Formats: sequence, C-alpha cells, structure tokens
Amino acid sequence: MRISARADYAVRAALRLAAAQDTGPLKAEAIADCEGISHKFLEGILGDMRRGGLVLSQRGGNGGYWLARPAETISLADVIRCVDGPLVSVRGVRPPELSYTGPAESLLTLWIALRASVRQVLDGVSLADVAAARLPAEISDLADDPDAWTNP
Amino acid sequence: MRISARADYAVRAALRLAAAQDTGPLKAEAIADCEGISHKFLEGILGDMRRGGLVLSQRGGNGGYWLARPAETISLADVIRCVDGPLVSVRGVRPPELSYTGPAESLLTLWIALRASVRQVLDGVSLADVAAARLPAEISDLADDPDAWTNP
DNA sequence: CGGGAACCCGAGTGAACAGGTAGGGAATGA
DNA sequence: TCATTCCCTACCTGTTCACTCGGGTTCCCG
Repeated sequence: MRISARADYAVRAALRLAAAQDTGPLKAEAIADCEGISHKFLEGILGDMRRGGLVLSQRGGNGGYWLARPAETISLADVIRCVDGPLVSVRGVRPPELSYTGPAESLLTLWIALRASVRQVLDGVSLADVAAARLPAEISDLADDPDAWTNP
Repeated sequence: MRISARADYAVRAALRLAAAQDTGPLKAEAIADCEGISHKFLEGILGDMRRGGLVLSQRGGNGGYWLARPAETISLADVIRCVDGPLVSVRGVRPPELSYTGPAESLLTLWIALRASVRQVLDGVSLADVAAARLPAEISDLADDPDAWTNP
C-alpha cells in the first residue's frame, strides 16, 4: 500500500494551485521549483489532471495552470484517482472483481471494508481543507492518537 | 494503493492454516493446489512467515506448516507486514520520515491519518475472525454501506 | 506580424519490482 | 535407506516508476 510519487506530487501541485486560486495561473516550472519536483515530470502529471478535468491551462506568455473548480469541491481522492487510477486494488484488480472460497470467503468483504475506510479519509478531505490546515474532525481525530505517529 | 499478490496469497494461506489449526500441519503444495497459487511461489511466502515468527514448520514425511500462535492473536496486519514490509508508505518511505512546507504543510498529518485508518481495519481483524466469517462490527459496518461495493 | 514564453506530446531509459521458475541441499520419519 | 517435504539461492520475463529529451503548438505582447 504505497502512495506513489505521482500521487504525492499531484496533491502538492494541486495545493499550490488551491493556494493561488485568486491570484491567477501558476506556471509548471514555478511549482516544480518550489516543491523540488522535476519540471518535465510534473508537466506530465498536470497533463493528466487537465485531461481529468481538474485543472485548466493556458499556453503562451503569461499562461499556466489553475483549478477548474473551487478547491472546496475537489477531494484528495479526486486528485489521486486522476493520476494513479483506482484508489485501492488487489493484485491489480478492483475488489468487486474478486472471488474467494473456503476459509477466505469473507476476505472480499474485508478488502471492501479496507477500501471504504481509505475512501472515508481521502474522499472526505478537500484541497481547501489541507491548504488551510483545517482537516475535518474525523480525520484529525485519527492523527491525534500518538500511536498513529509511531512506526510499526 | 495496491494489495500485492504476495499479501493476498499470504493471507489466504494463513487462513487455511487457521482453519486446520487442530488437525495438524498442512503441506505447502496442498495449500497451493486448493488456492490456485504457484507452489514454489507460495513456499517463498511461507518462508517469510516462518522467519517472521508467524508459522512453524517441519520437514520430512508428514511435515508441513502450522500457525505459531492461536489464530485469534494474529491480525491481518501481522501477516501483511511480514511479507510486504510497512503497511503504507509514501514514495517508498514511511510517513514520519517526510516533511512538507507551504500549502502542503498539513499533508503529513493527512498521510498519518490515512495510515491510522488502514491500521484500524487491518490490525483490528484476526485470522480467526475471517476464517469464521465473523468480522468485528466496526469492520462489517464499513462494508455494509452499499456504496462501498460500487466501483468509483 | 514576429518572437519568445509557456504548454503539449511522444518516445526513450535505467532501475526497481512483481510474479513466477529451476534446481538442488538438508532434515525427517517409515 | 529412501521417499517426502521443507529450505535456499539464483534466475528470468514483463511491467511499472520516475524521469529525461527533443521537439511541436498555441498564446500574448510589443
């Protein structure tokens, strides 16, 4: 269960765009510089987000990228799904396509529950929430447990 | 966020062992056959579980594998960590090693919350729970929402 | 209307990983 | 002794990750 570099970069770029929502478009290179991301790599990611309808863009002199919708209406799940496909998969296929028998029979239900729990987090928090450092209560409750910060 | 084949296979094998806990050891080949897994591949996985202290083994005539502890005391997280390393990582590193600045500053908290939520599911359910098809209430509540079964 | 400044696009690349295979060595019980 | 079963190392093939290169296309501005 790894968050890919694409997903991490995409979210960070989207947060920059959210923070600059009213101050006009941002250039890919500017975002890449201050986030420490390869410029060309980020361009590919922003391209995915444009094709996914999350951002708009303009070429030329003072072009750049900006969010297609208000940051309050874009969840982290939207961003991640856009650049990485399905949020959670088992052996590359989405849970509902699986089937188990024998003692593993209710394993499918378990994977579904796992996915639901990931969705609760990622669907429930918007770019605006993170950019303003105001996470919903259910989310910050999870992170408030000191055990959550320990490694194993 | 993919569950690897190793993790899926490891859990299924562990569930077989849980179901056969009182009827003596199971052979790798027998498990592989009835789960439809490559025999040699599964042997590698069982080897990891043995090195991780989850199962014990015996060679020779009627040898095989069995759980090192009662199935009630082994969580799915134990199994998955054993064969796949950390449950969730960002770009290959564990969340606490990350640091963000700017509008992404509270992204770390978010990843921590995500990990906590995954742990709640995977740490909270034991092999015995799944093998007996008796998931804890918090888990089956998550899966009871019909939306949890729809794809995106 | 020219000329940069940006976005846009596809191909390529090295390393890592996923999933699986092969072959043989070491312990066990009959 | 001998079949059985676990144990170990190595290898293999295809895919993905993260990134790079070299342009092409569209835009505003002077």
